[in-house]
Amino acid sequence: MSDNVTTTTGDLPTDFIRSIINDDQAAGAYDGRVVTRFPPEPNGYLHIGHAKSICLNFGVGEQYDGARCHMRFDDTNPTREDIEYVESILADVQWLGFDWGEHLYYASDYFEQLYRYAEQLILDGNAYVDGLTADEMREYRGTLTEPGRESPWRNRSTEENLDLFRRMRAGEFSDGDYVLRARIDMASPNLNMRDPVLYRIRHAEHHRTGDDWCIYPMYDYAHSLSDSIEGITHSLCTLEFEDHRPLYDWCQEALGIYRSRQIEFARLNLTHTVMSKRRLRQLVEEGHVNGWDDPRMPTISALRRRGYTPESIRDMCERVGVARRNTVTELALLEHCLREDLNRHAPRRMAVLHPLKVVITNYPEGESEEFQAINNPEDETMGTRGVPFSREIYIERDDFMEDPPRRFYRLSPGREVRLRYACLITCTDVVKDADGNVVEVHCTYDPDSRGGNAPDGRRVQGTIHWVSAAHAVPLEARLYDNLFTEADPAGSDADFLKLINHDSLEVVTALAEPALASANVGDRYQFERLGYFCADVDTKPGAPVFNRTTTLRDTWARISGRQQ
RNA sequence: UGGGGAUUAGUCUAGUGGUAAGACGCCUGACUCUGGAUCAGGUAUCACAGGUUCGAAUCCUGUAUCCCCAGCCA
Repeated sequence: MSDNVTTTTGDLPTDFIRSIINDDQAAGAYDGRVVTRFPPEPNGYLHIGHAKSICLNFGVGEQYDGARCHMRFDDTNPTREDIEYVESILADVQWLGFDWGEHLYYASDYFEQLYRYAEQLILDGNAYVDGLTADEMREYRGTLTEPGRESPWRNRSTEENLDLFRRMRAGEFSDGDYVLRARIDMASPNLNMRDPVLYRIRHAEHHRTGDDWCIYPMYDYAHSLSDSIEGITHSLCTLEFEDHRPLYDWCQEALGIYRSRQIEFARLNLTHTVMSKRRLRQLVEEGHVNGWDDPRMPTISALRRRGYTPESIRDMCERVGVARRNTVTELALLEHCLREDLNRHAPRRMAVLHPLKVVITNYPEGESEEFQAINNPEDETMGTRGVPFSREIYIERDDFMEDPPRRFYRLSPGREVRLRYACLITCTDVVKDADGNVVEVHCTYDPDSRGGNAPDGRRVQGTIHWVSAAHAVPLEARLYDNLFTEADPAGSDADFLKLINHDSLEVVTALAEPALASANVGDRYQFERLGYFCADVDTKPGAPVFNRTTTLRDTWARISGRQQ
């Protein structure tokens, strides 16, 4: 079997990139090594789009025998980068469950070597120092349809170039006075090859190298050489860098150094959110959300805070696959992965978001008892817990209708339903306020149905959740919905800010069973029949705050919506 | 009007000449002390037009549409 390569591949996904790697392995390319890298610039927070790249790069790094993935910061622009971002990025990658081992690198660690390579390019006649201003350079560059013109400084002597470049490094010039450019082809139809800038002067303090440097390498140059220095075999990046590949190759070729291969894939886009750094920053800075980790944001830190599990995010990335066409994945897929994970692992609790008082008129006043509730029907090892019950309880407002439509089988006058894990109750009376709003419901319970079933075997259609009024603990519940009303806000003709969903957050005081009072930050539960909730960092002792991570699938909502 | 990519169901993704696969979504139904979960079934002729072939999503030709590129950002 020719496709029997030496990998640890089980039923892992195959995609065009892994196919290429498999072929390389079969052909013995790169001495059988597989080395990838995840190379973020530390100038912002990681988002779900980055997760795809992380899963791909680290996934490949784990998949093949002896393979690895380097964590490398592309920190070549000191004016926008910060150590704060380095730390958050590292934490997010770790939280997602990936490990770079010893292989944590920074492009800034290579500055000296990158500089020496630049001198070599000058010596070989492959680079020159240009004195054109930024505006002039733009003019000389030409357009998409017209070739560029060569800079008057393009043919300086090697000695002069070397002298100028050394003086650039020495700090003799101001920002913008000079740049180092590759000498390639001003007539190239690929604009990236029209003598691209390799180094620019920036008198700025770098978060790692301080003021050691006042010249900084550009992305194309630094990235290509960093990959080469680290012996990266497959350099995986997104589609927009496709036009840069000739330059990526040129840098390594011109210097005669180790050759890495760049392969591009389509980035992840998700419906009902935006992914560009610019838009995310705008949402934060203009106060449309409460910071980078606002649970409505698509950042990793926000998803974590909202209650998403790393497993669900990785699962989604795997299911989406890797290909070369621009796509927008439905948020529903991520939600599905989340529900699948949490359904198996999250303990169940009862809480009422919008309480309606129910008095069980035939239950003795001042008394209470405890019913046993199953913590997770999907996993009996999670055991049971006691839930207190008494004469007055709260149920969800939506679970009562005085004049119910067809197919509504919850509580209404004369109707019997089951209180989950407790007993059967029948509605006998409705109490209204002066405006005709239902403020209280009276019921009787069947004492023989304790535990949830009637001995005569009669069935009820509905089972609803509840909490005992006397034992209920209040908690703040933050109910989130999509941040945007449209599937593709960035792709819309309208300004994306106009598509913000103004009902994306509803805060309510819920009433919950006592077991929820002691929740710790980060604890995840399923609130029965409502959704999955996660204790927020704002939780204080005795004052729990829960984020609704996602709702449960709601068949009734669909039916009732259709009936209207 | 330059160059580089892409085009398979509502959404992702597989298929690389032998008669369209999987997942999500949606629709039906079963079951159910979460209208949850679970289970069963349904849901496309492969952008279009020609051509080659016994046979094409797969090969050829042409057309259309969409995305990216003119930072001393990455």
